[in-house]
Amino acid sequence: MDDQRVGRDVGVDLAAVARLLADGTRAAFCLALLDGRAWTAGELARYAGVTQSTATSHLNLLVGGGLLADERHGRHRYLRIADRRVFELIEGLAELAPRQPVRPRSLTVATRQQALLDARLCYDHLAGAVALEIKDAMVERGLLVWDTGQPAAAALTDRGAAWLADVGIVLPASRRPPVRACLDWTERRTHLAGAVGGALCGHALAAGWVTRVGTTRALRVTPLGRQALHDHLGLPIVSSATRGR
Amino acid sequence: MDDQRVGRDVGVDLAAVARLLADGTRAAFCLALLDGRAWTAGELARYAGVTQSTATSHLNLLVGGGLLADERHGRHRYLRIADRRVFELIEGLAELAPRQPVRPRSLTVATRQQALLDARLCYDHLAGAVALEIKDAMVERGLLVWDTGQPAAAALTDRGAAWLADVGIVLPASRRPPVRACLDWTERRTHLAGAVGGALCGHALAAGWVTRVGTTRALRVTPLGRQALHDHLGLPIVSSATRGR
DNA sequence: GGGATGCTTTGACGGCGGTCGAAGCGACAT
DNA sequence: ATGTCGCTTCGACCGCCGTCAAAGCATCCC
Repeated sequence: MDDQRVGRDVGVDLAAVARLLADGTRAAFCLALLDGRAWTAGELARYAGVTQSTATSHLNLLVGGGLLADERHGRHRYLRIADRRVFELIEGLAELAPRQPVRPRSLTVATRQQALLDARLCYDHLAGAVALEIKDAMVERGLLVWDTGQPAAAALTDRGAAWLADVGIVLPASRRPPVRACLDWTERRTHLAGAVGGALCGHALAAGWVTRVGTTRALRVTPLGRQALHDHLGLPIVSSATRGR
Repeated sequence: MDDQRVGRDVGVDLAAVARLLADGTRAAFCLALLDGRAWTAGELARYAGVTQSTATSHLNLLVGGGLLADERHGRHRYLRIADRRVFELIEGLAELAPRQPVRPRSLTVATRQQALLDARLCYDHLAGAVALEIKDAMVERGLLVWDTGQPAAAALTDRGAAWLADVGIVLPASRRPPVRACLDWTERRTHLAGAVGGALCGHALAAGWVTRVGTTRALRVTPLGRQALHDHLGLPIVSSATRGR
């Protein structure tokens, strides 16, 4: 009688994996980690808006389930996506996932979400369509080399260093890699991260090129910023990201 | 304050899709449907060992979420995987899923599961390792052409038709496609389905080549069957599926 | 040493969701 | 017309799991 439940005994526990991603908090963790970097447990907790204790239990599940790998350094716990297969799984889910979940009831919310796609913070650097335009322009002008092979190799050229100085961006002394490729799930492409990405973003905020929208990660490029990006990188005054809307 | 939960507002609701597959019953449905056929709601309910009412609610969720597509014919409701992307998603999950969940506590259960991998029924035809051996042998002998392209094209050759008659297998008159490729998630390869697959399986059961194990889908290949497969297809008497166990 | 800081453990609370049985409804067969 | 079959709806029950606060532990800094 019970034997009729053959569907349960087939030896592949799909639901176990799916359950790991079936929670909003854990999904947020994974989306954040899609940038390929290793985040600390605390960063993830703040990002998802939960307490550290909650984050800990989720992270234990994800690591235990083989979706994430962790590494302890001193009092920090660094998390990253365990595997290329996990990467692809998450992207496959994202492909089928409803966009703009149920939220955009109000126009203001919809606008804010659109802003998120155009320009936003990704940890300490710029992401979204604008970030891609910046990176592409820098590559085109010989400021950056950008080889997205396996593994991705990216670096600042001498000309790029001169450009930074010209713009007035100073790199803080640190052991941090100057240039990193950061994967962007909204655009499915990589943008500029690392020390240069962080410094560039810091400058953009300080100089009023971009301003934060409320307290979210969304950014708005100011007219001043448009002009600056035009002057320094040759970007069009009307960005392709906002063109036609 | 609440706005700090930026991780939730990114506009891609991963968890919603994952939640659909995070239930054992729904996962069983999807695994069953991986064979590419359309099952009725009742078949799926029996397969997973739940009542019809339970199945209905699950199926509504899966269809609503876009993972399954349904089609009504008379009093039947036929379900199938909605999309190639869904196929790939499920396979990606299966790749990461733990095998042999927690169940194999008793030796008899473990043995039964192994039998399920070696030979079993997939609706009306043979699946498992033995089914693959049969298909491969038929291709090698020129009885079958098997092009697993997109879409997969498979057909019986004239020599194949003669072989069927020689063995004593008659195809019932029907509009059913004679040869179909059926995807097998345990082996990650396709085996022989369609009218020929069904007739072959029927003959194998009737002639005592295989017998059912209890009331499950699992099959055991009898010594008589081994001999017959050797005579008709040149398969080794000791199958590669059981060799070394 | 003392005091931050980052993470983990524990315990308690609350809600969501999976389950079934029973009743209802439509399609099909005789 | 009557019965059967396949599916759906409804209502009720129950267990699981995500959440937090508080306390604890380890590490790092001064």
